[in-house]
Amino acid sequence: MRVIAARLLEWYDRHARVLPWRSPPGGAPPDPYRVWLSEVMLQQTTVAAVKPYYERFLARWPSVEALAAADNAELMAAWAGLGYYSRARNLLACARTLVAEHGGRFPGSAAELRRLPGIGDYTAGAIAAIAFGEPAAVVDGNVERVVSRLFALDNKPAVRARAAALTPAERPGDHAQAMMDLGATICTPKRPACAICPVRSDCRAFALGVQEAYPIRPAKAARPHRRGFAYWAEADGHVLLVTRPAKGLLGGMRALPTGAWGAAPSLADAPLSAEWRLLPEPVRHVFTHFSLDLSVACARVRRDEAAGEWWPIERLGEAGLPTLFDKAARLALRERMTETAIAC
DNA sequence: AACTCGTGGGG
DNA sequence: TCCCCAAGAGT
Repeated sequence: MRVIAARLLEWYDRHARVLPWRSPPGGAPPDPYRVWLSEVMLQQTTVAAVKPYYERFLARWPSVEALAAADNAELMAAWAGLGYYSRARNLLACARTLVAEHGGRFPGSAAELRRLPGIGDYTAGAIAAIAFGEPAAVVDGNVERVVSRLFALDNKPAVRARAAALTPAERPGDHAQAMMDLGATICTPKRPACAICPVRSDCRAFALGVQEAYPIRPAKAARPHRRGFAYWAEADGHVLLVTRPAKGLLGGMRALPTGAWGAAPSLADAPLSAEWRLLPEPVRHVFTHFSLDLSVACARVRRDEAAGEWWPIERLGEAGLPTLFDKAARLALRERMTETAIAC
């Protein structure tokens, strides 16, 4: 076990990825705020997608105090496009808790971090290890894959126990990041690069020639298909936007008004009565657990009669629409020029 | 414990 | 085109 951790650290010293939120291998621990911000953004999200968001957030809100004082709508708009929007709400709740109850400081142990909003087992361990040097268990998807292959393990509790036993007292943060870098660049889900792996000689799955059989994945659930309407109500250079309820899909985000989505949606739930014209092609969008054909109904209306926010169309980019509604808005703007909409 | 919750890139 | 999946958390 010690040998594996040592080989891994030696490899990390030479091959660590350079990332904006990271200290170099063996360097001083990074600012806990930066570690936390990056870890939350990286939950189920690729490094490439996170980078520009991380840079923008750090420039706009450089400290916990600054973030705690952020305007809710501005923060949600800044998160738009990154997905899993409850993370943004929890980020703000966590910052405010830290300022109100912890003097604006991050607690230094995984156990305490774990109690904060949006910080689960993984993120608590990652912050504790990387920013505070605690030899905490850090088990993300990469670590699960690496450890399950190293020891040919077929269940999560066993993987977690082995990962904990593998964690060294020295440089636990670099160890965690080394495991993740190995998983991201060499011990990949498909066609792992075992030929250049620093711990190939310690790997049971490699010895058995069954690397790609690990980790064992549960069967994929079928993805249902739904249909629905979104409404582009335009008046005097403005479009009607709503803020979606805090909980649920795209919660707390600005959006075009919609009805209920399902097998047989109807235009009966429009935000106001108007001569709606349906755009010829729907927006196709795929969420994790369902796919959606969103038809866009357009109308020119009077500006007085609807509940919502009349947003200037030329500044729509600042509204912070999530990707689905950004697609719908772009389609509406394109099609209204060509007059191909169908009266309904 | 099983579901819910986004998005974009790669094979 | 379709499927996979990426530094998970909350309920």
